[in-house]
Amino acid sequence: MAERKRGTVRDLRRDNRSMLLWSLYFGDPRSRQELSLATGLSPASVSNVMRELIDEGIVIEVGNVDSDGGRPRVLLRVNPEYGYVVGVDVGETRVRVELFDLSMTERAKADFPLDPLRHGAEVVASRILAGLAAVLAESGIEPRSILGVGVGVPGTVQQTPEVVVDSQTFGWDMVPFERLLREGTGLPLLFDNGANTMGQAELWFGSGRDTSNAVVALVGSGVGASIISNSSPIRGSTASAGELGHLSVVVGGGRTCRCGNRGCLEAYVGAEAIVERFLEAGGTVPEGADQESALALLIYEAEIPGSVAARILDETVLYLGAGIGGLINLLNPERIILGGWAGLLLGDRYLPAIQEVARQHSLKHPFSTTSIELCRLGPEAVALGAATLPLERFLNG
Amino acid sequence: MAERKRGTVRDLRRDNRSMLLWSLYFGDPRSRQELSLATGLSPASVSNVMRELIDEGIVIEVGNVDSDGGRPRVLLRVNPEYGYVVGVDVGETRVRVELFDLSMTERAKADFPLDPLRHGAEVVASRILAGLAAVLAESGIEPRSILGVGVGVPGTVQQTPEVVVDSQTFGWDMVPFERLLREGTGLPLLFDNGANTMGQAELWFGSGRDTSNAVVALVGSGVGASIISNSSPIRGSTASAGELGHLSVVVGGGRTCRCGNRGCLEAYVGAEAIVERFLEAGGTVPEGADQESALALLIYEAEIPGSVAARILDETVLYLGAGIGGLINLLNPERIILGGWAGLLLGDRYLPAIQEVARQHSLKHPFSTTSIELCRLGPEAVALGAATLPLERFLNG
DNA sequence: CGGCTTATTTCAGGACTTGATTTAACTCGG
DNA sequence: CCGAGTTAAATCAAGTCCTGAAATAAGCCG
Repeated sequence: MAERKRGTVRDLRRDNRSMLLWSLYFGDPRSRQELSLATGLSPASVSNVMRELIDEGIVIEVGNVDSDGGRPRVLLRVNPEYGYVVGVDVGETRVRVELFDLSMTERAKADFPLDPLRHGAEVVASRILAGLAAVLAESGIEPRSILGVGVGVPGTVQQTPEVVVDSQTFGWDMVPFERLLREGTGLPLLFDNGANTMGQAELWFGSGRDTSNAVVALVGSGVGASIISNSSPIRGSTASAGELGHLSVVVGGGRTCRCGNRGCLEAYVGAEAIVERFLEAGGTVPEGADQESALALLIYEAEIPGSVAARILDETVLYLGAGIGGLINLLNPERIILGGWAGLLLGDRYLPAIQEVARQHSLKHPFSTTSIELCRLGPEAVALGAATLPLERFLNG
Repeated sequence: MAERKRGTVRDLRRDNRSMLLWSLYFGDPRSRQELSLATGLSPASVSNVMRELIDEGIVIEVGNVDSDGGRPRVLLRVNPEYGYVVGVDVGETRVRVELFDLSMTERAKADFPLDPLRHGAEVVASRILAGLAAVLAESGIEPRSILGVGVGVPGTVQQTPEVVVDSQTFGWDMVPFERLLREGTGLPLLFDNGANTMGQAELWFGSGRDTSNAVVALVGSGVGASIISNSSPIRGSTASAGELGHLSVVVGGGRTCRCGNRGCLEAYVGAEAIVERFLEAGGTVPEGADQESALALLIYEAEIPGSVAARILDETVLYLGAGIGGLINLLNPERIILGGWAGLLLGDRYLPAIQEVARQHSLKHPFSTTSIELCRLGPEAVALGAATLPLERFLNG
């Protein structure tokens, strides 16, 4: 019902230029002719736009493929050295800053620990700025060639004129995070929820390539999701869509979730809940073990049929599969991508079982056209995905 | 990741023209100047496009509002008589065909019963064609001014080059429904699932006006939904998104649903299931009563505190509210619109209770920004919504 | 080396949008 | 009843952009 905003003949050029850039960025080096075919633009226009892009240094010619009799095609590609993008992963225990060139090859990385008790926005902001300085120094890249900085935060991001962040994990409420960072840098800043940036990374460079309808389900300590429909993420009216963890899977009862409700998916499938259920059922984990090693151990123990661990994990698989089945029914995605550290741990061992449960909990037709896969990009993907924010901005012109 | 398809300077005009048409169609009559303001296009362009539209008879001038000293503005509006659209509602027991002018005022209507045992696609197609002839005759409108025919079918619609329909209720499997109708008419044909057309009607003309993120939940004998994100419906990869009814709300148990699984939302909330549960719990309904009157009676009986009916309906409200809560968490819509004949029956009496349960089953923030309302348009909306399909095509040019 | 083939570039033409400038259509005060 | 004042719409002269056709470039092959 809303209408795309266009208007002048100049916007047209910007759009065509952007279309060509996208096409060139994703996909092998191509000749002008092939680009013309791929985008539907006339060869003349492709030629014009490409001259522009080459003059600006954004696109470069890389070799030419000789045909059998005829002028050889000149292959073009986006110049990976034209500019650089920075991705920031704000985690619970550390801030990670990574610098990539345009081909998303990592050029520098910096980690700064966060005191778990001091999550003040100023502290986090100063860590990010320090990280930024560190990667710039390490890579020797001048700030002027940085196209932008993307920041993935553990909370919801309100894209108001000046970005405001709410974070339950950090106890942030309407924090003007953009302003805080703005004081320390003049670079373009972009923000999104960490789960979303991870989803975007997976969508662009991982298991979600060439997919336009997908759900990336992230199972860590809690459970989140990033829903992509028509190649763009669904954010909802206040940017908090994707709260898969608090879907009710046991209505009118069930375990109490940390959100206060009962019967949430997260109360069964989140790593925290899994370990808790294991302990309640009489299992034990080594003293002082963190969640990650506890879960790994649990999965190891579950190899023994009939063990407590096996029972707990079977149940976990049941709930997770049911949740995925629900997503399939509701959204009919082409692909479900399971990620997050706990998701990968579980998926490595139980993916077939999860698929089977999902099948049982979804309709035949949508299930048969959905593939359920694991993330390909590990947890570092948050920073990579954050870096796609400025990349996207760049590709759109 | 995909890029809008644009290209030539002519597409630009088409887009601007379309933008102006949309703006003019939704909203009061406006002057060129106001349109320029509203769309961001220059007054000159608005003038040009409007001349075109007026010449073609699509837009007409309606009065002019005099200002205090100065040339009066000429108010423009879309000419409701420029063309007509037809909406077809293919229900389980009848085919309804309605003809509207561009202001969506009904001009003619025809109902043809369907033998519940004979749902062959040829039969349905012939009924539609008969209905088409009937509304044309009744209204006296010549076929050439019909902009198109939208058909809402009870099943999933594959928008392949030639539309193919699967319908569980009719036992259709890959029926080339478009081809069947095409044999009887030369008019443009457009198809969609009936729940979607209803959702679209509600979104354009009902409770969803000026909303771009909404879910229309339809409770009838079964339960479906139409999800709107960013002003456009989510269809999923094979156009079967929105199957809310088969979301698991009782994992690892629960009632058996007609889909074969257990614990589906529909097994608790669909009218069929409600009545069934009532009977199982010892309630009785008059012999030979249809679902609709049975449910109405049940709701009436539930006024007696502690009655079986009250208990069943409380439970129904619980599951429905939980399902809605899940939608809120997952999609963070601005509005949830409850419809369908059973949904309206329930909602009339229980909306506050449903809202309360939804609140309990969703996170605080997304819930607080969502309103849960009833459909405004009754069940006839299916045909109205179907008619919006050609209307949309028309507005897009 | 010259004919042949295919990729790019150049060019003239046509379509658009736009800011500035006119023209149109009223109001109001004297 | 006229003319100044005011606001809306139309017209105009640039300036952009895309496109098909024609020209040019850059190789192959015999």
